[in-house]
Amino acid sequence: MVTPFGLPPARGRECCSCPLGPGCFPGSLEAVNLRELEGLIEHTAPAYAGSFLFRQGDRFEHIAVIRLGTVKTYAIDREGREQTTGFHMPGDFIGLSAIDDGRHPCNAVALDTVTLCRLPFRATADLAARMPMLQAKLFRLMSRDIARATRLSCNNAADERLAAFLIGMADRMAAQGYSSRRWQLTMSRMDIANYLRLAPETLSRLLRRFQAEGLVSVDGREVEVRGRERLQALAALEPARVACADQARSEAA
Amino acid sequence: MVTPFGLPPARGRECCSCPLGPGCFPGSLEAVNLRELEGLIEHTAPAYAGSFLFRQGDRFEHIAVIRLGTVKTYAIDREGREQTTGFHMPGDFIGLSAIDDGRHPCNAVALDTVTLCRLPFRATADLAARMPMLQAKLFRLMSRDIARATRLSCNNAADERLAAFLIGMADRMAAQGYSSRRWQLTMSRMDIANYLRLAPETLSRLLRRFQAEGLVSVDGREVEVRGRERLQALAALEPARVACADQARSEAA
DNA sequence: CGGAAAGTTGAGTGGGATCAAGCCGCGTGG
DNA sequence: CCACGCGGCTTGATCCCACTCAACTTTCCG
Repeated sequence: MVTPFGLPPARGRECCSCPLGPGCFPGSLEAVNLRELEGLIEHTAPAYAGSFLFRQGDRFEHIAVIRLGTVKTYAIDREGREQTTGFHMPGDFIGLSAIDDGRHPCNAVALDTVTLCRLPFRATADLAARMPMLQAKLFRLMSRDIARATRLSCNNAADERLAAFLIGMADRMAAQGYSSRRWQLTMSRMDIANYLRLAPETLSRLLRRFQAEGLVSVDGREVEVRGRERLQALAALEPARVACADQARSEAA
Repeated sequence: MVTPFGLPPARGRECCSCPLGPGCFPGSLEAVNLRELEGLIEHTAPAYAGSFLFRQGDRFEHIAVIRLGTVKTYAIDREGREQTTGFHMPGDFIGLSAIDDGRHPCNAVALDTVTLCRLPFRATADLAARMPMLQAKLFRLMSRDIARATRLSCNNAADERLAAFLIGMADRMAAQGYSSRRWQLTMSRMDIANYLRLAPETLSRLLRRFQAEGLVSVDGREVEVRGRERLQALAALEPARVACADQARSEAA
């Protein structure tokens, strides 16, 4: 069970104790603040596949942590075209992109049965001012989303993007305690294709090629990773680790 | 002159008073906190074209506000390919993507003479806990970067991306008090092409086409926007504003 | 003035989109 | 039970946009 702030579930009750992902608060926590945080959490009824968690243009009030299920976020441009901007899984936060202008810039829809914890953002920010760990966690979360979105916009070649997607899924499944070798996709081919900026036909052919090359084995929504290393090599996802990067900060060209 | 937190320059001195962009703190400010904020600001010597502000892999210590000049950020993947991830201008913050893992995921290089204010992040975050406006500003800044990076990863067609780039530049020039109709590019064609995920040749041809269609007039690095409306229409940049978006939050499929 | 880098132009190629058809799983209803 | 229809997915054929390669021009800077 994913608890919103990575704390072990509160002793004595099975309910979510705190909304920010495993290993968030490694040190000691002031019990008072923690209880305050718990008090902010709004438990919502499960959302079923196809239901919207928020819509593009909605006023922003809450951020939310996914506890169970998969959420797809997508934007619709003024031509009416849909663009999937992300798949979100347990432990992920959604809604962070709406803080700035107070309106959600995208739709969030449940792909399967989703339960989440909602946190009124204003109150959470107020609490963060008194709870350094919480503030730091929020900064890190948002920073990670910036870096992730930036990486996504790079990966140019189709096969690299697909490889990055598969590796990313594998790692996220592992983070949830599932097998990183074999798992079940919760999204359709069309969703994946759209997310990777590919035509569904192209994705289908790519998957077939990956399978022929022994990288993966795909049957419907069942995926098995066979060539993790080669797949990871294909995904130029991770930026190159630069050796001796701590040298001179500034130098003339 | 851009002051880091949008305050008018401190009376009596021309130096930067506060590092977060125009209109940041609309309400009253506690003078004590403000002075503390000013105390955190590190004034650095101007960086000249080609010099690095930070490098991929560098330890993250500071965020920085650009006061003058243009900064290019780019990542290098493990194939050695360069990918420009953004152009940053006065008032913009750089370094926010590094908070999460404590290392910069990209290089930042000055395209012309750049002056910036550096803020030790740890201390700034501590102060933010006592200065709600500052904390809110940081959240908004990061949120905006998430939304921006997400939008960038969409815009698929080459001409749409170029149009979005031009409109974005025009608006940012206007925000700095320059003409939004006619201005000077600070980055090379190669940089722009790389940013837009195009070959330099393709960009050259596209610009020529835009010029033939009367959208812009380009001469070297001098740009004049002639068809703002058509350009804006081409750039599917802004997501469609959804009417009556405040309806039911959740609905079954 | 000369060399190098940046930018433009032209010709040819290829990767991914598009168009079109077929397959398959599934629910519905006769 | 099967016929039917629908949507998701795959396969094939063709097309086109953007990339590549190559040559040339311009600009920059010594």
